[in-house]
Amino acid sequence: METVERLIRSTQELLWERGYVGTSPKAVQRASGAGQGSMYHHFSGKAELARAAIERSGAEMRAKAAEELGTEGSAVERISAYLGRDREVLRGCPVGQLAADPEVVADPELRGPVDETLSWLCGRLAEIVAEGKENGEFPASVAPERLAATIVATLQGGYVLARAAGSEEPFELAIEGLLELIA
Amino acid sequence: METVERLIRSTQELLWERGYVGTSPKAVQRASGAGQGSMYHHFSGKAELARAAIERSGAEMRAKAAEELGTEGSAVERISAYLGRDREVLRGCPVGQLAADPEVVADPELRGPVDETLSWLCGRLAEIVAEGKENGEFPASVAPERLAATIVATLQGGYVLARAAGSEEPFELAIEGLLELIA
DNA sequence: GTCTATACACTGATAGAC
DNA sequence: GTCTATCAGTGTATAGAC
Repeated sequence: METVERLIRSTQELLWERGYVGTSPKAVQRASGAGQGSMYHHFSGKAELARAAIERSGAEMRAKAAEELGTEGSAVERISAYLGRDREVLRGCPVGQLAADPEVVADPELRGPVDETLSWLCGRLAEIVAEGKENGEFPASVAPERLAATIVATLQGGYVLARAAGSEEPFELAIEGLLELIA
Repeated sequence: METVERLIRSTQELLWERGYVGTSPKAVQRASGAGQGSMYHHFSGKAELARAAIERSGAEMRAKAAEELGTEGSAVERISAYLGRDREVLRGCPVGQLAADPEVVADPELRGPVDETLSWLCGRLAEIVAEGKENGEFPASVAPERLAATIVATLQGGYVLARAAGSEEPFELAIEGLLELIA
């Protein structure tokens, strides 16, 4: 694999595992096998490298969700399938978790791809809820953007509860509770 | 105010603002006005100080929620009041946000008070949902611990979406969406 | 493109004087 | 209890050779 690619992938892993503040250029170099000079040749510094990594993680997350939400089936079925798919719950969401990091939130270049990813997800879910309304799966009173936000928030918050508890259980409970409300 | 108290309160603020990894003993000293020697006289180090601060923040959060959830009114009214109260959304949850920090999650002494606080909240909400079931506010099919987990997750995830978006709007949407499902 | 050398502030403490 | 001195290690680069 090329150096740039190895740098980006190593940074993705480290951001997921340690957050932005907790990820040092030195750690990226060690993980990727690239030297100091090499890293600074390809990227201006930590922030630019992190931006590339976050954009990549966001793109991967969107691609996966797009696939799961684009299948045949009713709106409720597709939402259930998306919510129920296997996740590394205790590691947290590779993208959403970065929203807890003050340096990410403070830098538009870093917050941007996080925002885009979660906003895209809310928008896509809102489309599906709207389709469900047309098919009579949801009452006319349901507001698609609201329900979509609730779905994404429950997922993101489920990760928080699970990591706090050191157990996947509260994540599962939260998802099941949401599905009971929807179905 | 006594030195210990100033140290704890400054650490609470810094943990909220910067997270555990991003909070240095030196920053705590600056913020509290305590010197190096003073800080290390009262606390063995960063971890012990952080534990005291997290316990304090957790206690404050529980006290506030207990008050709001202990008022007169139906279950749905109390849950709505709790969800709708004013929050500093863009700062995130002072306790829940720490679950994104790998060093907090890895250290039982630090994760403990985070877990206790969120678990207590889930438990208290489950009691209220159970009361609501008895009064016919919720169908018998509702599982209290599941709905409680969904409520807390929506809140915690709402913070995540808001910080990612740099706007309180998705937080509001997620809460409103949840209330529509419940009511 | 990649390497090594250098730099300077900050991190998280410990030691001993007062 | 609080102060100052000291310290080895890390963070985040820049400079210049190869």
